[in-house]
Amino acid sequence: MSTKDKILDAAENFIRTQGFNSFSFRDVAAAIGIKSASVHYHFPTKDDLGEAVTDRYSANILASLEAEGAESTAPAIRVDAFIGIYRGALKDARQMCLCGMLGAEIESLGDPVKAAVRRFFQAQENWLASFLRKTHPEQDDEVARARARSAVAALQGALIMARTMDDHSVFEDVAARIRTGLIR
Amino acid sequence: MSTKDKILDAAENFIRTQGFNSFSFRDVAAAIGIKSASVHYHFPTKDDLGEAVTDRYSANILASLEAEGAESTAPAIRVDAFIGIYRGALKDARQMCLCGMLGAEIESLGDPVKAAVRRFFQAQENWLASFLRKTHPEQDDEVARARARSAVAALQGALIMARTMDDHSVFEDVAARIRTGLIR
DNA sequence: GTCTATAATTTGATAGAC
DNA sequence: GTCTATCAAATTATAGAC
Repeated sequence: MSTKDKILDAAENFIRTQGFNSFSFRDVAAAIGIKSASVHYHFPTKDDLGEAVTDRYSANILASLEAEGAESTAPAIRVDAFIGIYRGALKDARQMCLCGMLGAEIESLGDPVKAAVRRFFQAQENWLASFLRKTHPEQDDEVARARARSAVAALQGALIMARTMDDHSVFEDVAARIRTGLIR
Repeated sequence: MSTKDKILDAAENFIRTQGFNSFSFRDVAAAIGIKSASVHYHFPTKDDLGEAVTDRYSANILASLEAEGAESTAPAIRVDAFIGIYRGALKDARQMCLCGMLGAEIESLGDPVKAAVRRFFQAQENWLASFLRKTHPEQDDEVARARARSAVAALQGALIMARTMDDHSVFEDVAARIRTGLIR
């Protein structure tokens, strides 16, 4: 793996576990065995790094949804693919969604990072709303949008609560209700 | 107002808008027109300050619920009081729930602050679960708990999304669905 | 591309005068 | 209780050697 990718991996991990404002270039460098000046070579400023991490994250999530939850797949599978993205990070590494964390800290971020986080949430809402319009063609678009927003919000909040309480059952309780709500 | 209270107010505002790791003792001091050494006099360490802010916040929320959403009140009013606490901060000052922010950043916090945040979420879940057991005595306790957790999670996520998208309608869409879900 | 070295600033925290 | 002064460490970031 290239140094650039290693930097992105380390930075993503720091953001998702501790937040954007509680790690330094030295932390990233130390995590992958280089010096902080080398990190600056690849990403001049912390905002540059944050923007790159966020853009890559968004693209990865959308690609994963296209792979596991493509339009041809059955509705229940598509919903499980969506929820599974949130569950995976929690289970494997006790991580937040990158954009859930950045969204909480949004007021402390530079404009390019802010915009990248916004695009992520818009894409999430759009994916779920599009899914719902397909499975419930009789429903108003505004209802689909409200249902989509509610599901994304609940998943983000479930990650916060499950991590805080150190109890995965919080996430599973919420996920089960979202799943039913989206499929019914 | 005492200096101590002014410090708590300023710190709470910083945490709820920017997060715990993006403000300093100097920021707090400057916000209320004193010097950082005076802040240290009242709260020796940043963890001490964080713990005090969180404990005060929890107590205030519970008191507010007891005032506006007491057990004698009608169910719809009680639910509105609960949701109104989250809506208020967003509407008035574009703020997160203090413990939603700290919950996201939980891994970067000291143990006393962590514990205080946990107590808040437990209290929120307990309040709503107790409400649901009263309004739906026929339902299992585990169902009430799952419904309570889901509502709190959705509200926390709704604050993140509404702030990120700079669009209060995100919160209102989620809040309307939570309200219906809790009252039905 | 990665390093050493360093600048300029900020941070959490303390000592001691008033 | 609040201040000035200060510390040691950490932070973002850059210059220049290799």
